[in-house]
Amino acid sequence: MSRLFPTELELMILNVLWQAAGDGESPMPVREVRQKLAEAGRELAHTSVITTLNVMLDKKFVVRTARKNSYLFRAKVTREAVGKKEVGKLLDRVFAGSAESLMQALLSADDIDPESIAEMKRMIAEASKKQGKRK
Amino acid sequence: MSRLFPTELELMILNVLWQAAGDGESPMPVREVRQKLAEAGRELAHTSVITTLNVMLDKKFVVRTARKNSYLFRAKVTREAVGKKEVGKLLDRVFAGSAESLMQALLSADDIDPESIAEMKRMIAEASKKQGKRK
DNA sequence: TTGAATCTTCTATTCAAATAGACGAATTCT
DNA sequence: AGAATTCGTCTATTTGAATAGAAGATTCAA
Repeated sequence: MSRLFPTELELMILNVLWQAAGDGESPMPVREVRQKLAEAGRELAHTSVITTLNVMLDKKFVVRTARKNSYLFRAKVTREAVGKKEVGKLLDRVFAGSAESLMQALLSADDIDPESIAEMKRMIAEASKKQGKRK
Repeated sequence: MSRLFPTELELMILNVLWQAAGDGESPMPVREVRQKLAEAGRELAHTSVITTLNVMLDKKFVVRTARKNSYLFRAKVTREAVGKKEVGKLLDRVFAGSAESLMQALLSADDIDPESIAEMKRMIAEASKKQGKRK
């Protein structure tokens, strides 16, 4: 069975791959993944990155395509999917399942800028609207 | 230096202690902490619980008071404080710092009931209001 | 075409979290 | 008081994530 949650390093790698996908550099060679990790402050040996990518491959977090004598990797799981699960976990782990508490923490977490607040307001309104449907 | 974040087991223990505090069973003997953990599905040897509580004591996550030949423990850090830090971490780890994205994940996370949505709406409005202060 | 560079696989090693046994001290029971 | 129980300290052991070296295969460059 595949583990549900990525480890910390796996998450860093997913971030690199998600970012890359957004920038149209999608299937990415190991060398570049390593490069990006280094830029993010995580300096690892080339083999360490490969090893981790292989684990992630096994867990179905990424897919790879052969090329020359190497592989290109890209994320298979989306940031949204992982985010949703992680939020669910955080809800259990820390907030005893209270979405409001998490919300409060989010609002107090950092100096969130007014634009974010406005946007969140909009999102809530939206969610509130399509809340009419009973189960 | 004290580690900023509790480990998973430490967090489970904090949850037990936070819960206990809410129920007025506050300074709690190890035996009962162990009992609650077992009820939550985590069956550990008595010494394992003690060992972990001692680590937490060192990290300043809990405090203890002597009693007879034993100790009573209670949480020193609040759920809110830990929650705030954990949310901050999640923001970095998964959402590239986007509070809106986390918000979206929260809204889609589970079938949140209408009351929660309404409450969150209120909270946002509140936050929005006291947003007037520039830095 | 052969030596250098690149890349993977396989196999450890390291490190921190989790777990708990052995032992001894304090408390309680009869 | 003596035996049984309760509890903490100290000291491992286990486990999984993180890390990377050795060795072999493929590609490239002169």
